[in-house]
Amino acid sequence: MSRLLVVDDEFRIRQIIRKYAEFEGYTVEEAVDGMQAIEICRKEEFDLIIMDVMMPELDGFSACREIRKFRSTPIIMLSARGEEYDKIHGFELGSDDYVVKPFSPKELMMRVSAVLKRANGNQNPEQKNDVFTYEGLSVDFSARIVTIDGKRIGMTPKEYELFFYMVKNKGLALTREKLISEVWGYDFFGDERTLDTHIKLLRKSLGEYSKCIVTLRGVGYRFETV
Amino acid sequence: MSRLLVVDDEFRIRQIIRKYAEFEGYTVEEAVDGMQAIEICRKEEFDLIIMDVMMPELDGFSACREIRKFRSTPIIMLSARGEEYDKIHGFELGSDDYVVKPFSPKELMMRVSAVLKRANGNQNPEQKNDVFTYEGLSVDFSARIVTIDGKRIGMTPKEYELFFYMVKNKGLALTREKLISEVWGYDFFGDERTLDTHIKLLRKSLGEYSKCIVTLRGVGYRFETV
DNA sequence: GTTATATTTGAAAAAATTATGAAAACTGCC
DNA sequence: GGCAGTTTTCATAATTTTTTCAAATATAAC
Repeated sequence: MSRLLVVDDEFRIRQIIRKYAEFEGYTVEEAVDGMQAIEICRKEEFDLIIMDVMMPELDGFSACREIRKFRSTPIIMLSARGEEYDKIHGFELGSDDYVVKPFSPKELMMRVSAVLKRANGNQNPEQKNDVFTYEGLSVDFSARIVTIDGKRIGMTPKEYELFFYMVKNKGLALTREKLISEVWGYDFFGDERTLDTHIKLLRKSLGEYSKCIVTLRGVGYRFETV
Repeated sequence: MSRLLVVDDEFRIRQIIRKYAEFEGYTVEEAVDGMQAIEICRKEEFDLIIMDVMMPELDGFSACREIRKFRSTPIIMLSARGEEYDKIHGFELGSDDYVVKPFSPKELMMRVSAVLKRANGNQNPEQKNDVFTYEGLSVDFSARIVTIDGKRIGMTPKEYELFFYMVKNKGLALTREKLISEVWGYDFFGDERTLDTHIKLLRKSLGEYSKCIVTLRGVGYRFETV
């Protein structure tokens, strides 16, 4: 089930959210301010973050902005009624929804499930913001994260570059020359078989989804989603 | 700029939304109930629909569900405070957001712009691959994929090249010399029968569509789509 | 029908391409 | 300088494709 991070300085609020969220089957972690939230996010990945706007140490907006630099986790902001200015900024920096305090826990849970549904690509399996999803595979271009069935796949820099380029050009026949010049640079003068080796590594990393990388004999490769 | 459809039975509400929306530069059309909304949507396409939940004739949910059958226009639902049940269903059937009445027009506009942004971002700038189609046969040049009745045909590199060249020059009589020099290169010095063999393989791959490859005795071949 | 010429076809050899494993070279970092 | 992780090289294996070639078949002209 999905993992949530609840960020709020008030114990009461965290407690309530945790209670409802766990009832819904989510796993919950907590942070008391933006600073702590960032730290936790660096170490772990969540499916969704619920974050208060007003917090000591580091407010929700700044934290949101910071986290977005390396994660694309959906964020629901909590703001006190009347903070119209806040709302605007919440949207501007890409939080996925916001809920006005005092909120009904039930409503919040609805939002959570809606945002998660959206994020998990229950819609058409095309790319969303900057994330590509296909079945259990998801590629977050901005965060440089590839996950398979929710589990993060560690990839080396070259693997990322090669894979990202292929995914961005999914469905197209990419020649070896094109791939090499795009990923290694037009002045690459190395061995002929280097690309093959990286395709091999990439396929290994992709596990079952290596099926998406098709060899086009005599031409190159193609990433496809059947 | 974007076109909005505002669906609400109260004139006051439509008036307010129209005023703010037009101020933001949107074009606005109105409908007074779900039935009318569906009719209008059948005829025209909008970028976003703002729809009240409680309406005479046909409520917002039913309308939403109906419209979604033939349109994927984003929908923002308006619901009266406390209609918790409504909210749930609004999300379930795929409205993109909802706003609680009484709402602040400014907030509504924020939502509108957020949803529109999301919707536009989601469009994957699908490259229009150049594809040739004839009855059940289709040739996707950029993806290097040939399908017959939806099923993919595996072809070897030479088959592809030969076939692609013939399809691109469909309807033309192609001499053996021309075909060989185009596909093999002008410096091909191989056997006379090599081309024949590849035509044979190609015809085999094409199944019923091998009828499209006509032998021009004494000359060469022609791909034709009668 | 016969004949001369051209095309089709099947099978097997030859050639080409890609996959892979292992080792070497390189990188950034203590 | 030594490590751990990456990237590249390279030889070998595995696989696929291309070509050859001879026999079979078809076609058109006579």
